[in-house]
Amino acid sequence: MAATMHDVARLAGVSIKTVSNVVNGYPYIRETTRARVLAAIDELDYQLNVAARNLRTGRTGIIALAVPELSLPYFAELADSVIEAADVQGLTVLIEQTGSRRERELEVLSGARRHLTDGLIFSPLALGAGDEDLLRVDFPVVVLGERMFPDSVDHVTMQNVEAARAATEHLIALGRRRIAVVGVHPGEVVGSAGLRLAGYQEALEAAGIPVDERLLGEAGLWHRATGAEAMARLLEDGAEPDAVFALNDAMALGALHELQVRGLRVPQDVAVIGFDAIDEGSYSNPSLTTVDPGREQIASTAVRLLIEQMRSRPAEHVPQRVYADFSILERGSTVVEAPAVRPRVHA
Amino acid sequence: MAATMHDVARLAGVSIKTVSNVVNGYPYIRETTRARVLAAIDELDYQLNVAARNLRTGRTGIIALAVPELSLPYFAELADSVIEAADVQGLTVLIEQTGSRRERELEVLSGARRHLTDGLIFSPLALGAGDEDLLRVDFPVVVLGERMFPDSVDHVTMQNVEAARAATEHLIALGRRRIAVVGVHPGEVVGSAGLRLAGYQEALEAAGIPVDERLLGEAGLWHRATGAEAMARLLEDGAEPDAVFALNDAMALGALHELQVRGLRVPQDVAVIGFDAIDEGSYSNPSLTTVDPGREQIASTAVRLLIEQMRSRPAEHVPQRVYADFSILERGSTVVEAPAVRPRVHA
DNA sequence: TCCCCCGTCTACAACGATGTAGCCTGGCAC
DNA sequence: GTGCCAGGCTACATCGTTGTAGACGGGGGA
Repeated sequence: MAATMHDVARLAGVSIKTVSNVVNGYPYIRETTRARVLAAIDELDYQLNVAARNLRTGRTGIIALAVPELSLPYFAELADSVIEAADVQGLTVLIEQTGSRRERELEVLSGARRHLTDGLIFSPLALGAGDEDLLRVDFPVVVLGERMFPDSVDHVTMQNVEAARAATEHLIALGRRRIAVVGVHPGEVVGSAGLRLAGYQEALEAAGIPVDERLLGEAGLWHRATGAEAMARLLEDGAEPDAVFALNDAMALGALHELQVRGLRVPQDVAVIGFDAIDEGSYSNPSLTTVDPGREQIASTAVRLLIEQMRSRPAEHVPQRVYADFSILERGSTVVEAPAVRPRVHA
Repeated sequence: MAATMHDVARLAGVSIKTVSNVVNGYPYIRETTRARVLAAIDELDYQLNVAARNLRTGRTGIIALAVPELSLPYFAELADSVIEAADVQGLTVLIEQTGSRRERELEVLSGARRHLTDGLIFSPLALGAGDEDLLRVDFPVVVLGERMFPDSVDHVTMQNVEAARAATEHLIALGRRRIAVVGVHPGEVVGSAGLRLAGYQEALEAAGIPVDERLLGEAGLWHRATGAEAMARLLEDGAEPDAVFALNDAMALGALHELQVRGLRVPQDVAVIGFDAIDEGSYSNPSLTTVDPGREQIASTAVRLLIEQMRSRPAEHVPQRVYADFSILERGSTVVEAPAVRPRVHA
């Protein structure tokens, strides 16, 4: 069927290895030889067989990205960024969805696809405290997010505590005092939920506002739907918030929706701030104030660290922890936007 | 480093081929032998080297999914569905982002990754009329969407014309007469834009409403931002619409945002309907009426057809065209929702 | 003049699995 | 007792590439 190096070699009148050398850019080849080989490749429409190269070299040119779900916009946008960053480096990305299921996350770390990829960028959700050892694997891994902290592994993360504190301070500066949180994971300490809640508490404390347990809205999965549900519960339980800090944008948008369905005005009655800076938040009504956690920076840093690991002997790589820069994007869900000019309206 | 079949064979005291036979479920193996081999596999923590198997068998267990962009929610959700459907069949999905760039779409069809995958599910945007021949490739392909129609290729698609007609009829039934379209590609006939516009025109015609060119809002890329821009242009050019049919949900949400920023009430002043039924539309304010084009059905059908192609000789596979079922999801952007009970509000 | 080195190229053996062919053993029919 | 067959297993070649070692010819330094 498809042409192999053998066919090219015969047509060009050289050895197979010379074809290989041409393909791989080996320098010591006479120009005339190189031209003949390239002509033969062109004529036969030859394509390198990646599987064979993989077998021989042990490298695949593929890195895996394991995320909970692509239908969560943050992870879709993260995947987009990772694919772009990897493409620049000539790498292909294989996306694994773990569905936040522990068993699938374990599979990713130990699984059969290891031979198919040169490394893994891993954004765990289900694995947690006590699972640190599982990350000590013998292939390149970069961890995203906040779940685990073995120092032996590269780690790219957000400044969760600081950013959450800044988000809360933004609400406090607006005069809000009854600030609800949506997406709390009770008892969690090291995960994103725990850290962001800690930032929230720091800000309240600094402002001398007591923490009211009734304002803490639980939500296991961080979807739009769970954000709406948590918001509904807060309202029905009489928490009477004047602001909401949703621990991610998807929940913030769900909460925003729920507030408006119930006739509450945002931001006048309740201000809402999210976390992630997904594109969607720019187009909600009102648009969503949020924390930009530096997604692109996280993606490109993760790819860079992974490549460094891939290129160095395991022993000589010094694991790093990188914190991306963050910023608060102030939009209409906390600050009343300039009154719009009412345009021509049809009669 | 990692154990190979050779190591397992030595430990179990059998030949390499017997190990291979055990791994592949070959039936004629004594129970005691099988047990010994399995024990050895377990002890050595042996993992099959996929690259080697690929080289030998020519199969990889990977299928490629080529989409324009994961940051477009429809494609993120489609990818999610395809990954799930493929996983059920024991296949891994490699996602390629083409960024709607013609050159990247060509690469996907002819590119080097062919050796890495057993087939391709391809959602083209940039390729168009005249490119039909490019799809006659010698490996399994299933095409999604509306761009090209060679009968020689499997094709899973939406009922674009009918669904768009139904969407427009929904608006007409609500008494709207000046229905703007957002996302028009002037001159296009076979693409999603062309077909959906055709459905729109059919509906107007059937209702005896003349088509007003000024109501056709152009947008090349179908993002939230382009939807908002097209909406702004329509309003500024004095088109005075009383309804908007956005050709996808992302643009619909952009348009919705733009309308509200300008102080227009949705649906009272302008009704909005989208197309795609992305999750996000359930949580906008108001929630978005849209066309559900049967995304899950499309994904699972595409995977099924691809597997059929992979299993049969090229000659004996009869290409099919499958149209997914659609439905209209009526929500708050066209129909005023039941007035919400105003809950306890903080003083 | 001789030797070495450099540029250019080739032969051969691997990478780790699987397909093919065939060996051996025991049981059964004749 | 012989022949045959099926079950259970093995040896070997092979997939298409790349790493290693080394061949070869010509130019420059000793």
